[in-house]
Amino acid sequence: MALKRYRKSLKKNGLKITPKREGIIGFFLKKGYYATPEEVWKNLKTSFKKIGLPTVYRNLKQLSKIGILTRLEGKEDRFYYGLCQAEKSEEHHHHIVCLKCQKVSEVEDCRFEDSLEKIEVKTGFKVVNHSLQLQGLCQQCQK
Amino acid sequence: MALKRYRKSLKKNGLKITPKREGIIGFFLKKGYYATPEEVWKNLKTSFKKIGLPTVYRNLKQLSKIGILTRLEGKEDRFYYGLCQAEKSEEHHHHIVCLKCQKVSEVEDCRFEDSLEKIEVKTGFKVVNHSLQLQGLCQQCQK
DNA sequence: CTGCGTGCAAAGTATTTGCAAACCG
DNA sequence: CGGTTTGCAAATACTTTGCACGCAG
Repeated sequence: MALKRYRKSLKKNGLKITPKREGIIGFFLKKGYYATPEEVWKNLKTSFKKIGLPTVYRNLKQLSKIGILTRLEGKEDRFYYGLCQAEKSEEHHHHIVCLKCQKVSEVEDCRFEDSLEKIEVKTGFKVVNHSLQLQGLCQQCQK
Repeated sequence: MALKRYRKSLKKNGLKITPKREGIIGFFLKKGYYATPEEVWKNLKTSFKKIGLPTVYRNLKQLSKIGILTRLEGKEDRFYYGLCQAEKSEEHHHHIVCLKCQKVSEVEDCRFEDSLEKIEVKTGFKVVNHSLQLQGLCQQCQK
């Protein structure tokens, strides 16, 4: 069960394992797409009688900080969250979001390091970090 | 004068050339860094007696749509805007932002196309567009 | 039991909208 | 002139905070 990995990650980062947190992770595991805080909240309200939107916000932020989730910029001017697969959550990786169905996939091996060097030479900047955001159409939606 | 190019771009996109718009573009030309809507507004208030924050928001959005500006995600959870150099504003390019002084530079030739293909094969997605956001230290701030 | 986590209410902040007046072309 | 653009006020998100209670470890 995938939840197990995330529990470990929580523990390692000094966060407690609570039903709400597991609910949030479970939601993303089930959904496989990215979602707004509100969407997460609405969904969790079906399984928890009492759950506040602030709790969702707080947890999304915390889970992002420790690499379980990632924050993406969506089509609307809002932030969306998506799950990082546990195996990779500590490695450098990027995400691609489907423009039609909002499905998120991970991209390993960004293989961009050589280009970075060129950029440094050209711009004179020292690149500290980079984030790549991809949009496209998933296999399903290409049909 | 660089403003001239932007005027052309405005016209081409059916937007009128107004003092406020020129003021906004001029601000970015002078500043060379990215800025929040509020910062733009505060600055313009020194040259225009009357200018509303909504006007700034409206124009930032419009100017971004036609490629004169670009919207970046900054350190705080807010959006920042920066100028796209006119020559490139219709070409594909990326930006690198200095973590210390917020200076923005452009990165041409993202030379990423070959990697994109690999990503398509691996994920099954058809990549429609991608945006790369770089953060680093500019020459000045490396010292 | 000890401190982190949560619910609730309330506050903040960023951003947008509606509409009349002003302005560009 | 005719349709944009703007100012102002007000509304609307979205997100965070404070605090008392509750639960995980």
